[in-house]
Amino acid sequence: MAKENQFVEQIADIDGDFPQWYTDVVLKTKLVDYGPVKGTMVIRPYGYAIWENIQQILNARFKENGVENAYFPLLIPMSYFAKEAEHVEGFAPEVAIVTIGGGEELAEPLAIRPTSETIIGNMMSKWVQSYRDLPLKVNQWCNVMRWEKTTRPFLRTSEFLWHEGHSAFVTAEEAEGFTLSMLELYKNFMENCLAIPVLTGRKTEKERFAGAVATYTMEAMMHDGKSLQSGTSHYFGQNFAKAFNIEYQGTEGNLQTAYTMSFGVSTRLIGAIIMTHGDERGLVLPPVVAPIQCVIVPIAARKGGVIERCEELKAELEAAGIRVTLDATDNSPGWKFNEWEMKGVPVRIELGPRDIEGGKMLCARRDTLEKTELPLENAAEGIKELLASVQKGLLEKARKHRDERIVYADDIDGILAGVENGKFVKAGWCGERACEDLVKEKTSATARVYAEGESREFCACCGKKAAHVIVYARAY
RNA sequence: CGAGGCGUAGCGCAGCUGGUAGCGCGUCGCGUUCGGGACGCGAAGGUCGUGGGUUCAAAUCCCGUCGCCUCGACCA
Repeated sequence: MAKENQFVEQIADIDGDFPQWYTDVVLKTKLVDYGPVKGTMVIRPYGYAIWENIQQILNARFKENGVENAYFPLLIPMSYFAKEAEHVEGFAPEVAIVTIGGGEELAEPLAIRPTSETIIGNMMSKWVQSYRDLPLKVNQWCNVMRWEKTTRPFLRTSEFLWHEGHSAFVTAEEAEGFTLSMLELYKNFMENCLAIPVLTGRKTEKERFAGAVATYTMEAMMHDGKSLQSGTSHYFGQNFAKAFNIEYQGTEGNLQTAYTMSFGVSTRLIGAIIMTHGDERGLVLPPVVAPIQCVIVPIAARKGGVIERCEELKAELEAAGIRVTLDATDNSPGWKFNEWEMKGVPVRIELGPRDIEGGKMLCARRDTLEKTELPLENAAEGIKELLASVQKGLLEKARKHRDERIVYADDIDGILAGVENGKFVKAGWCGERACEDLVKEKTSATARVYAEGESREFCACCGKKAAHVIVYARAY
């Protein structure tokens, strides 16, 4: 027990001090380190490997939807931002600007992209000349910079990695339809790959992307009950197309304006994984994106044949496509158990003389910490099943956690009580901005998303007839 | 950007009524161990965040500055 306490000291208590737990975990598991400039982070190999897995899956799915990858410049002329009034207003406070190049002051300052609607809009205006050029669907994986006041690794940093998909269409229906299907793609990815259940839907006008007609969001509930906006898909109507002259000749030779949209998810998803599945022992990574899916810990490694058998097993699992590591270091088994649990590896195999003799391996799953004996024969099959079971278990657990914390309220006090207890609160809303502002002022909860298909009688704020139901929550 | 806290060895900390830096963990070497953070012996590692001031003397006192954490105002 004394040893158990020694372990617990390494990371803060997840329920006692969640922010500190988060910081401890990301640093101690070597996902990330702080960069020298405020708000910057170094994504270390263990963290970057998660990102690569996310990229790989999403990239394939985007391509299935006709999206092609491209790359646009980091620097954007400041004048581009001015072309879309709401956009410039929304982003101006957090844009970093380059004013000197080659030792000389630039004639026109250059923005370091906070997002690329403007430069891509500009390029699309060149590329879209005929209705035959549509739809145009491009995506880029890149970094963006937003000069944030308060930062936290993965959740909010000055520079972060993301993908941004940008598309242009002939009709509003196609553009809005694609906006929604990309949202659906995201939702499917979140639930089936990251095991994170999300609420999807439209954002209020106050919360929507600067320059969009409609912003659709995925909101995920974190361990502490706060919401994390995990990805967005924006429908722009003709706002950007008009600002950037994305015009083309239609079937009858007439000049038409395109309809555009964009969608993105960022390295924030890594934060979402950490804060959704993590527990008092540290990370819990969903098998689909875990850099290491299975770790083999040899027991009594110096006894004859143990290491050799572990290596054999490793090769067998690798051949079956499992990402596996053999921990042959000199640390004690107990030390390794704790270490790999903190790092969130979904399945651990303990293999010692006893197991080898009995033709078995002791397998521990990270989500429940349950240990089961599996036959060494056809080991890969057993491990694959176990990984699938962990993946499924994580989604169920996260969904249960969330569903138990969605409540309804009929007044501001009810919303306040809910969010103070880490709940998502569904409440009626009249549709007036003043009420939305007041809820935020009184409860520090924001309107995360419209709860589609639900109805409440009265606005929780003013008591007038409710036009919508809103999911309120405190957010990261 | 407002309020609070913290910067001393890789990490966690002590030292803070001024006198030239210490503990635990980790690291390195050798040996014994191995089924939930093992142990012995030996060793390395610090211009005390940084700039200035006070003083014979500053980790310690004073001022500035940078960074980190928490809570608020703004946002993927």
